[in-house]
Amino acid sequence: MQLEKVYEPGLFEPKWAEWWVEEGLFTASTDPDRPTFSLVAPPPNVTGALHMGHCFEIAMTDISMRWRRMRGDNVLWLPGTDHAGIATQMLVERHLREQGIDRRTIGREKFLEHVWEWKEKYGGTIVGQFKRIGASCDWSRERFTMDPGLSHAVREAFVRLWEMGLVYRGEYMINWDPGTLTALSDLEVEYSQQAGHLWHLRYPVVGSDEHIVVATTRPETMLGDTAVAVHPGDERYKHLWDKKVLLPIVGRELPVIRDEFVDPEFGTGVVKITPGHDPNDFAAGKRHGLEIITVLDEEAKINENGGQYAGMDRYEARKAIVARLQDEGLIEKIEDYTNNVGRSQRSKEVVEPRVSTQWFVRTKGLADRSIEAVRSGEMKIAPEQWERNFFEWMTNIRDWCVSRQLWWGHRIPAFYCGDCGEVMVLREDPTSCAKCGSEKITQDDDVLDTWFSSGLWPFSTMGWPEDTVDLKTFYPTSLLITGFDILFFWVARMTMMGMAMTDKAPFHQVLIHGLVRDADKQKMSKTKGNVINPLEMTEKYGTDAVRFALIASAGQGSDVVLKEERIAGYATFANKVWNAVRFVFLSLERAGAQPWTPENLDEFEPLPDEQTGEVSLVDRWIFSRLDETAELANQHIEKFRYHEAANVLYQFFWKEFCDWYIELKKIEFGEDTGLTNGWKNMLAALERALRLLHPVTPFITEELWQRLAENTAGRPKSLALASYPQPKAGRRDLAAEREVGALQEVISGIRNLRAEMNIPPREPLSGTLFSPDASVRELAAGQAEALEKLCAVSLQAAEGHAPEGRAMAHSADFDLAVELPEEQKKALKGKLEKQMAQLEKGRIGSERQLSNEAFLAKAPESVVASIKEKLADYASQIERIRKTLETL
RNA sequence: GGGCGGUUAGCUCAGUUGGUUAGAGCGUCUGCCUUACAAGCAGAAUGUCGGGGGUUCGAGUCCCUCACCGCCCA
Repeated sequence: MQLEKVYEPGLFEPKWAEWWVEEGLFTASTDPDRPTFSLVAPPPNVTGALHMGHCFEIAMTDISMRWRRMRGDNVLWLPGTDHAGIATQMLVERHLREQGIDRRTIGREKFLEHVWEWKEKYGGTIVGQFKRIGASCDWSRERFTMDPGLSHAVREAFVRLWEMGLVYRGEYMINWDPGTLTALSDLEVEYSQQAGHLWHLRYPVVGSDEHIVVATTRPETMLGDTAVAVHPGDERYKHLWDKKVLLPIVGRELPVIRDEFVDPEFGTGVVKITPGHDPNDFAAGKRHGLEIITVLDEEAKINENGGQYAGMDRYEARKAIVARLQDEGLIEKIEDYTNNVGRSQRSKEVVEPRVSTQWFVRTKGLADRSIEAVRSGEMKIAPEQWERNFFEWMTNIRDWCVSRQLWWGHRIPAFYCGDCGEVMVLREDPTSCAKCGSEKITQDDDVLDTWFSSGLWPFSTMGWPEDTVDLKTFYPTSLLITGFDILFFWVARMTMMGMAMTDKAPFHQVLIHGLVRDADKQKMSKTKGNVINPLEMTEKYGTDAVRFALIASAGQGSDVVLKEERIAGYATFANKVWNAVRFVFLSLERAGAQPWTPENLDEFEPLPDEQTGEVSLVDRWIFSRLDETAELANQHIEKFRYHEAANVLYQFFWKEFCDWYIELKKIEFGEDTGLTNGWKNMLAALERALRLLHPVTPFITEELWQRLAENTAGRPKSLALASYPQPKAGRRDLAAEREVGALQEVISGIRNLRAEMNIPPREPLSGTLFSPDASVRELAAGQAEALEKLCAVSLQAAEGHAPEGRAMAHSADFDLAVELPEEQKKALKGKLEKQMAQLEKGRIGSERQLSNEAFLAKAPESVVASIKEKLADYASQIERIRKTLETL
């Protein structure tokens, strides 16, 4: 039963991680008799690797799941991965390019074979990592967004949206990524400030010597100008209303249009209109019936409409055009200007507004229903502040561009008739046109946005559209835990899709967490090189330490600032737990007894000593403390205050269980005592403590518990299946807590005297414990051994307060008089004066409150009473200390 | 420009409905190899709770305002 001297998590963590999965401990049942608790895990990118953000989310989720499971719920935690359309396609393309293969030459089918191959080879990485860090997922229900079932769900959902009139196809201005050659949704564009210029260009007015000046940040798009615009109220340009201007280089005549959207304050108050390359201009063009001229191709190079510039990329063309305009004297001036540039989230290329035909999901109605679901409480969002962000976004939502010009993904089930142009959106591939019967049918080349399939995740993973048992049992899910960074990308879309497909919000509760940042509060990223690798940390300090560090540093909804020292700090906690148990086992062996746990774990009450027939004070105390700790831990976990739960458990185990309980119990340890009731109490308390800690530190607790519970009949096979300790009415033993509290104060008092007066720790002291309280006086005799062991003092008890000048240490409940050498009185004086000053501060505060008429009249009686009591304590102690001081 | 959040000990952060002398971890200082743990034990120091105003008997906590920092959206 010997434990290794030092905590080495690497020796047992992989073993349990594997065993938990092999044994299927976390497989949900469809048993309808138990309350269910379900959660779908946000699917990580299938090509991804574990980072601290995953660890953090898993740690939180795992606490809730393990806790629910230990409380007896039928828990489903459904894991999986998503196919990450753009990211994966880019990755595989790059990989193929390295081998000299271009996807366009091998074609769609062959390319997809390569992607699947890649997925099979590397797709399991992150899943294995999830298992390694102990995520208690139901791996039998693992899903992938491209699974046949989920793909079927995607097709069904798209067709249904079409039938509901919520999906449409049309020519609109979208965000085009010239890097990956696909359209993007608004959310996939990241904006940043970038230094640029504002070019003031002169456009000659036709039939006059005048020219007008337009200001633009993108001179190269002038090739596609089809108008210039002024504000209708702008008097400066009234005379130009019916004129035309001549577009330089191109030679096209442009009308001067009047539109409210022009800001007279910006630049010269005249803007060029390029409906093919600017969203505002596109809208203006629609309003005024302007021609749309596209001058850039899909790679953002000038196309044939750009004449001599055709083939140049947009930045080269800009230089060339500016140079030519300059030569012709058509540049009025060039100003420095900071503009907001949108880049593709994936390729980081500057996004090009581009008019093209795409598929869209009509979001307004679904967004309204989603808002209503949150307002009505059908779906709660915590922390609450995120509800406002959710509403804000849902209210201003725009239609969602869902088509992507990629090959990897769910191909849009839309079919076009080559003869009559009919558009068919169908569950099954057609062989002929429904309208004209032609067999010239082609399927849309595009695939759907990955988030489209992720949006169905909460129910597609459970077998929707089939009416499966899982769906009936676990949907809508109980909880979703995810980061604020995908609130809109994912949560909002799942909510809308849930509404559209199932008429229900997919979650009862959504919990939003923050980001993991480095010591300088920077976002961790590979390019910055500031990532802390979770697996490295896990290897070095253990998963439990990594989890604990993440959990304990995260206030609800707030970001985690993670430093390696912090993880190291929690590894010392694990080491503490390890050594505490190791010591218990060593002592148990010396006592000649085997590890033991009660058969009925939850009903166990501390047993009386065989000799005295009484339950010892410290055993009564630790069970009472366990009860309060259980109460707090349960409350905090239930309310998602994981950091508070972690803290409570940390403090309990270290400060109470180790520093006091084990120290006090040491007195009872002996050779060959056998398994006494005192031992049973201690082992039962330890077992309960391990259960309390398990959701936060699953590995070390499982390892220790397995050793502890080895011989117990009828125990669950894993701690993960044992029950979570619950507080029980009437089990708190406040008398024991008061008495041990006094004992702690006496011991601390003596230690403090020693420290302040430089008395060596083991130099024997003797003295008198004065107290008006009989149970406190009792400690002198009843805990004589403890007092000797913990602070080397022997005390006599005496009633009432100490006679003048006798006391050295004071508390509300007692005076302590210790025989001290004369020369140490000066140090004592300093100590007492300091204590006195603190008490005075309290006394003055209380007196001020109690002399306030309004306070007495308005504050609740209980508050007034407690202040009065406090004041009496202060006054009494101050008086006693004053008397002692007088004699010094 | 619109919205949201933050500012508490040297550092990182807790502080649940307003009610003891505002807490923790790390760090710092002092003393200890005491039948597990020196990754330890014992003891100690440290705060104008960002500034100002208000509500209240009572404010770190509620309201207003200013400053600074961060995030999201346009």
